[in-house]
Amino acid sequence: MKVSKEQVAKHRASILDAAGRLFRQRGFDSVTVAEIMKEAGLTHGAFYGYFPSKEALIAEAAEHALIPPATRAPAATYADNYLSVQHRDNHATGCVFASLGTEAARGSDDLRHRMTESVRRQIDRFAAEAKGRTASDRRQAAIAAWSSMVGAMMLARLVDDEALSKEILSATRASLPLA
Amino acid sequence: MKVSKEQVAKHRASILDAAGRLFRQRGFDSVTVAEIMKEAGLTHGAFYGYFPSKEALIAEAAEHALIPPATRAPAATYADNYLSVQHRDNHATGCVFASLGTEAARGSDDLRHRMTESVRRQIDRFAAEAKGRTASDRRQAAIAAWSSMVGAMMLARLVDDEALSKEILSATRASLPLA
DNA sequence: TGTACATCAGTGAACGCGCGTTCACTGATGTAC
DNA sequence: TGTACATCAGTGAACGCGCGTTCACTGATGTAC
Repeated sequence: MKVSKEQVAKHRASILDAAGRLFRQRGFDSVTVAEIMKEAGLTHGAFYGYFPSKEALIAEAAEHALIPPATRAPAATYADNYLSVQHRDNHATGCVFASLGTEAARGSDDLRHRMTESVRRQIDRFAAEAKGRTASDRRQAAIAAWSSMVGAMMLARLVDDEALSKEILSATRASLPLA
Repeated sequence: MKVSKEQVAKHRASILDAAGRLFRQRGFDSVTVAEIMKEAGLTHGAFYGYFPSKEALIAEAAEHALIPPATRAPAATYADNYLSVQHRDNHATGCVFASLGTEAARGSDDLRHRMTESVRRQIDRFAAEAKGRTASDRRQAAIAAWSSMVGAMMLARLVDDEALSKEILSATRASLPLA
């Protein structure tokens, strides 16, 4: 049954949303195409009308999930939110690097390229508000800040001890070289 | 064909070594039991004489790969080696957190528990040589240091731009709160 | 020390299942007149 | 504006494949005498 052009656009967005959520919750490999389509309210057969392969969806869904929120909060506020228990417990809508980073490093060139651009944007953004006398010092601080945030969130989620997990988040927050 | 007790011990070690290498190179999901056994010089049928399931192997292989090297280098030297291009390019024998961290966070309780203990050991080790006046300051610095190292290695491997990758490693190294 | 036999590690074919992907078909959309 | 028809998004059965796992069998090990 054919469907209107607006519906097609909505369906595409639903697929990307569902994929973004499911991938971040359970990883690229253990989420199936059928599951994503069901979550998007369609059947699996329709998938190949939207994307040429699961691999292509992975790259697009990651990009979709990477798009920075419109709210341009100060870096310090961003860091508070990032290193929060809420973010830690909310994989589905959280940072793609913290939920899929090690898998993405083995992903397609396309996926890696899109994530690289996001790393660049994040570094540039932090550099504007990082500690340091010279621009190069601030850039260095921005890179260090982003590395620790991503690493800390990954470790906080991995660890099976709530106290240690919280300690990782707060110690990292306190050490961040952000103004 | 039966095999001597020493051979059994050697085979078990070979399986764990092969699994540790392959998992770090390609991830838990995309490495098959048959592939690991072949790499260990056996056929896949023998696997279940050694481990009850692939999941159990994952936990044991990770633990095996986590065992700290006998050389107790100073933290600063450890950091130099960790944040090197050699480590970045050598997934097979490198840090388990940097290669499998995000997948491990979704792994079995057993796996997560063993990795948690490793995080604790790493923090304790760094705390002895971290910057800070009080013990609590040093512990905070140790946590921040370990988070940035893991995060930086993950990002350095993910990024598809050699210059940016090296910059992530060196900027993180320079910012480490280690004495 | 030598021999007979029970044990059991390893082999490789086979099983069952779930996955990504394909395809013939359906029926609503939207265009041509 | 109304009608006939071509288009094409979506359905669901089916395909082929590779995976984790099982199992009957093999033959070297190592023990009992």
